[in-house]
Amino acid sequence: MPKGTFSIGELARLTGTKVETIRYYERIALLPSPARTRANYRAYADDHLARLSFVRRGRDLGFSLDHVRELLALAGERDQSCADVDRIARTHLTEVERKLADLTALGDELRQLIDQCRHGRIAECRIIEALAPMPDTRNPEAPCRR
Amino acid sequence: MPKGTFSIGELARLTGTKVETIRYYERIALLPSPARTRANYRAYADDHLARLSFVRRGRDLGFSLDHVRELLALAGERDQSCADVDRIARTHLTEVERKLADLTALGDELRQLIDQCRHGRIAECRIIEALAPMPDTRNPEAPCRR
DNA sequence: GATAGACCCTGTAGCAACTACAGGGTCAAG
DNA sequence: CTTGACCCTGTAGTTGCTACAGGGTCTATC
Repeated sequence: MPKGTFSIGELARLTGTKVETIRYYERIALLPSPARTRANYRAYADDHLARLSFVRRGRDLGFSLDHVRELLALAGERDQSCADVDRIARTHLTEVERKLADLTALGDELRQLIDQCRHGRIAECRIIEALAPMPDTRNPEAPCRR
Repeated sequence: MPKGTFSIGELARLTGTKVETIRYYERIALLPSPARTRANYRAYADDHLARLSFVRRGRDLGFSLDHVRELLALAGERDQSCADVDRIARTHLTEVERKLADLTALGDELRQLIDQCRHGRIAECRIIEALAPMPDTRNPEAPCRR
């Protein structure tokens, strides 16, 4: 490697990214194609490291690759208003909060089912019952709510 | 349709599933292939309805298709202990709780960033700063924590 | 009996965001 | 001079659907 540059493996270690993921990011043009050594090895410089770090941090925060792409573009426009950044972040937060509500409800329901399990035979298992409302078992008139 | 059977569209309506999804479930052998009419239309009976309802309920509870498959198999073994059912449900709940913790942390972090946004220029945007730790801006000695 | 519209069929490709090969080339150490 | 770690390209797999394209069928109406 020419000095001041690093190989894809080194970049991977520096950013906690898999080598294949870096190549994938390059393929979808999220990262620019780096210079190549005579052996056709990718030779990355500091700006690649900065950009990939940005991407990873964005991913860690749960942004989609498309959002990361937008945020990257905005990050370059240092004199513009950050209204768009704010909007993207708020949109994402809303989405996160929706998922959170869904997951919370799910967890509650699962916990309830598990609590009711008396560890007997499957025929009496509350968990299975919850999945398979069988009108001929135990409670013939129960309405089939969903 | 022969009486006592219904078409894929009817089954879809009865279970709140898309037609394509039902065909997909059949392709991956999650649902058995139904009988066919002379016109080669799928003709479903009540047991298909029960099985698909089970699958959908399992999916609503967030189980993977593989878990649903296992649960379906277990549901047939009415005299066996429900230990495996319990185990699958607990495994799933653990996973849900892990995701919940992750999402909660994420939401907190996002909320904090958004709160700190002063709606100025991008150069001073806290959100962008959080994504792109730029050592030459404002805080040269800040450790780069992740 | 023609025709419109709703339904059904198969097969394939697309989505997100990677991940995992297969089948090769390169390079430094011992 | 060989071993092992690294790199290359290209393609296919993952999960759980969803969306066509390009046909066939059925029912009602004119």
